[in-house]
Order: sequence, then structure tokens, then C-alpha cells
Amino acid sequence: MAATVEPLLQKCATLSHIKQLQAHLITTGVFQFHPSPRSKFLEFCATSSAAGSLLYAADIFRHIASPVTNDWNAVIRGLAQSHQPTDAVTFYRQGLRMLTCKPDALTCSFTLKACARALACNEANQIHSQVVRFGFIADILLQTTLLDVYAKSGYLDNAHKLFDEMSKKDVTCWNAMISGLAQGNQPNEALQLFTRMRDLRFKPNEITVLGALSACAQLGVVREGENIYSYIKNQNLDTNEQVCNVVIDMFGKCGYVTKAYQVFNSMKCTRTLVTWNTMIMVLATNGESLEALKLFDQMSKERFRPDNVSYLAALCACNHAGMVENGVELFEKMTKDVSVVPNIKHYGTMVDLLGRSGRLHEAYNVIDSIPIKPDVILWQTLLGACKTYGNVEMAEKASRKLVEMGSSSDGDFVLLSNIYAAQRRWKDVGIVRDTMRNKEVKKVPGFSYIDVDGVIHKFVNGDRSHLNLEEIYRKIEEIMGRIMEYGYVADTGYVLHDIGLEEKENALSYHSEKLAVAFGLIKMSNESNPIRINKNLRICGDCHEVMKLVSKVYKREIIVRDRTRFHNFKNGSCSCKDYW
DNA sequence: TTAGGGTTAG
Repeated sequence: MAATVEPLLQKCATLSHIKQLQAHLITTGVFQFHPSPRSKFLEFCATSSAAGSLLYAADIFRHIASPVTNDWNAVIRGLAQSHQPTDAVTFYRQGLRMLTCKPDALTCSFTLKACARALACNEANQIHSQVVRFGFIADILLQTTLLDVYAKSGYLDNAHKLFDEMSKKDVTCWNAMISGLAQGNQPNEALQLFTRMRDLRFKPNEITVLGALSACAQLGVVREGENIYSYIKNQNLDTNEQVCNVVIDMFGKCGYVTKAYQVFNSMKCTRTLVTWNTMIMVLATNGESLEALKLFDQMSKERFRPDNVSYLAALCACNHAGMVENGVELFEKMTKDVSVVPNIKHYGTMVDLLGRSGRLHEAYNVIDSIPIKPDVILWQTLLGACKTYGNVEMAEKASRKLVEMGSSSDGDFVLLSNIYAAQRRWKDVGIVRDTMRNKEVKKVPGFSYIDVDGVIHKFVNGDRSHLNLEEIYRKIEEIMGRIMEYGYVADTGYVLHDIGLEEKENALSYHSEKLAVAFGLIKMSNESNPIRINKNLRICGDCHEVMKLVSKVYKREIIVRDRTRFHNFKNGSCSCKDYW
């Protein structure tokens, strides 16, 4: 009977078609006497994209005299995919109370999926115990769904525990755990698990490599990324467009634009909008702004309509190159493009673009006049620009907003404190520091890492723990001496504390990226290889100046990946043209 | 036999 419904369902494009089919099913008695095609119909109705069909499905369900489990499941599934996934949980609970249909593994599966989308960990926890009570816990598919909910809602420990306890593991649950770790800001752990998976002779598939590559991108470890890419090519996984996109992204985030471009240009599979967006963003963050904008124009010629992300990537390109007028123009073009609506990230980029070029009032006006609620990042961006231009008044305004919004991010306080420090307003510095102490705000330490012959060396600011400590500090002295001959003067505004000038210069000298570059100069003798450094925060102005001079004096290319972009230092100048 | 894992973003 179900087979006879299927072809009819395929023809239902609107709610009125659906209603016509329902009338037919009622008159032929299918609705009353054949639960299986009825459930099929309900499922179609609940998951159809026709306007109003989901509500209609829920309504039909309420009018069925004795619904079966599959009727119930169909509606839960639809609700779980909707804009209000929590409704699925409500519907599930109502059904449990009605006692007319008994839950099966599918019921729990759909409801858990809804929890994952709603990031509802408490609800997932409850359903977890019900899964145990109903006797479904041995189901590997349900276990994987549970694991996924926990990981997605930030409870990686729960996810890991579940994963460790699974008596039978298949590729999918490895994938769920690896992606969970990668997306949950634990890229190191994700890669460790990926290695373990391969040691245990599980065969990674396209979804596994997506997670692993995303971890590589976050860490900036191109060596591991390359290995995975070789595996991908070997296994023919590069016929998957999403895999190619992530490879491009990985190379880009590791600072290898040319390799990213090669992958983009030689894809076996069809490029999609995401592919273009990824490539444009790679070019933008690597300082190849003109090329990024060229690609943005080209995509339209190849019949790809730019979406939100395309515009954002193009705006980023303008931002990273300080192309203010182009950015403003592009933003206006976007507001006229009816197919896209600017979101908070576009406004964020505009604030950054205007702010960094010193147009602080215009940046302020953007925040003041946006049609959506400003978030902390907008004010933090403005605060950062105030720091660059030493605008205390505007900085205080932004800081007040941040406090009002309940932000207690260390960066906010540090920025304000730095602004006061640069003006020698030590009393105000003290007040900010006291507030930090009272609010128990801790400063995230700056750190950098550098890969030398496959070994990652990590340095924190003022690090004295490295084995080659003395050698590194001697090298820094040498560097400072040599670049001073080229006119370097320490920019002590970047030091927080109220200490003497000489001490300040010293504190600056031992910023983690300087330690890393010194170490690189010592250990990486092949001068044609650039020195690549990864940093967790944004690079400070003084380090930026030092890197430029080092690239000139030592004739060495230096590539620094900071929190938001790449800086490519060559022969005394940086790819960011000092906009960052 | 309808269920689990998935790409770009200030």
C-alpha cells in the first residue's frame, strides 16, 4: 500500500496538493485503516518545504484517533528539522504522556537530533536516561546520535565517555567524535584520535578527513594536512566537493595560498558557491586582496550569484588591504542586492575597516545605526581601533558599552589599560587592573609556535622554559642591536605595566613571536625557506615593526599567522601594508 | 528498513 502513495507524494509541491492527496486517502479508507502509508504521508507532509505543511502535519496527528508510533515519529522528525527544533522535544514529551504510542529507537533518534540542533544538553541528558530505561542503549546508531548531541552542545567529556564505553565502534562514531573535538576547539585531541583510528586499522572516509583537516587548519600544521591530502588523493576522496573545499581552506589557513589555488584550479569535481567563497576568503586572509576581488568578480561571470559569505570575504579583502573606499562601495552594492541581507559580520568588517583607517566616528555611527542588536565583537573592534589611534574618549565609550553588555573578556580590559598606559595615565591603568582583579578576569597569555623539522616549539611571552633559552636570548639581543642600526625604536605603548623605559623595552623584546623568530633564525639554516610562526592573539605593533626589519636585515621571509590573518614579511614590508 | 557522522564567516 505504501508503494502506491510514494508516486503521488512526489507530485505534491504545495500544501493544497498535499490536502488533495489527503482527501483522496481519506475517501479510499487508507487514512483510517492503513497506518503504514498514512505515516509515509505524514512524514512527507512534516518534512516538505511547502509553506505551512509542518503545522498541518501536527494538526493531522492530533486528529488521528489511534496514532501509531510512526505517525508520531514523522511529526517529531519534521519538527526536529524546523526552525524551532525544541518543539520536537515538546511534542515528544506530549506523546509520552498520551501513552497511545510507544517510543521506539527512531523516536529517540529524531528527538535527540532536535536537541543537537537546539544545543539542548539538559534535554539530551533526560532522553539519554530514557534511552537506557526503554532498553535502546545498545543501539550503535542511537549511541552515535547521543555522542553527537553532547559534543555539539559543548559537553565533550560526556561525548568522550560515551565513545570510550562503546563496545562496538564503527567509522561513523569515530567521525562523530573527531568532528566533535575539531569543532569544539580541541584540534590537538581531534588529530590524536585520527591517528589512533588509523592505528586501529579503521579506514577514514570523506567525513573523517573533513574533521581531521579542519583540526589541521586550526592548528596551522601543514605537514599533517599534506599527509591527509595525500591519503585523500590515494583513496579518491577528492571527488567529493566538500573535501576539496576543506583542503583549500586548510592550505589557506596554513598560509600556503599557492597550494590552495592549485587545488581550486584542478578540482575533479564541480566547484560550488562554497568553493568560491572559501578561495576568496583564503586570498583575503593571506593578504592577496586584489586577487580576491578579481575572483569575486569572476564568480558572477561563471554564473555563481554571490551570497552573504561571498560579500563578507570580499569585504575582508578590502579590510585587510586598507582599501576603505572599495569596501564602502562594496557594502553599498550589497545593500542594494536584494538577494542578500547584511548580517552582524558584515557590519563587524565595516567597523574594522573604518576604524583601522582612523575613521572612528564613522565606525561608531555604523554600530549606532545598524538595524540589528550590536554584539560585543562590534564594540571590541571599535575599542581595538581606538587603541591604534589613541582615542581615549571613544575607547571609554566602547568600554562602558562592553561593561553594560556584561563582557568580562580579558582583551577588553587589556586594550583599555593599554590605551591609558600609552598616555601615561597610570592611575587609570591601576583602576582597570583593580577591576580586572575584582572581576577575576585573567589575561590569556600570548603564545606562538613554530615548526622546526617537524617538531612544534611553543613560546609564551617572557618564556624562560625553553631548552635553548640562553642561545635564544642572545639572538634577540643581536637582533635588537642590528635592527636599531636601521632606526628601530621600541614602541613601548604596547606594554601594560608602569615600569621604567628600559624594562619596558625588555618586556617587549620577549614577546612570544620574537622568541619564536629568534629560534627560527638559529635553527632554520635554509634561507630560502620562510620562517612560519603561529600566534594565538593579534600581533602587536612593536612585533610587527620588528618582523619587518628582521625580514630586511636577515634577508628572510617571515610569515606570521595571527588570530585573524596572515602577515607576510618580506624585505622590510608586510603584506598587510600595515593595516591590521 | 524510514535512523547516526559533513565544507566557507567580523
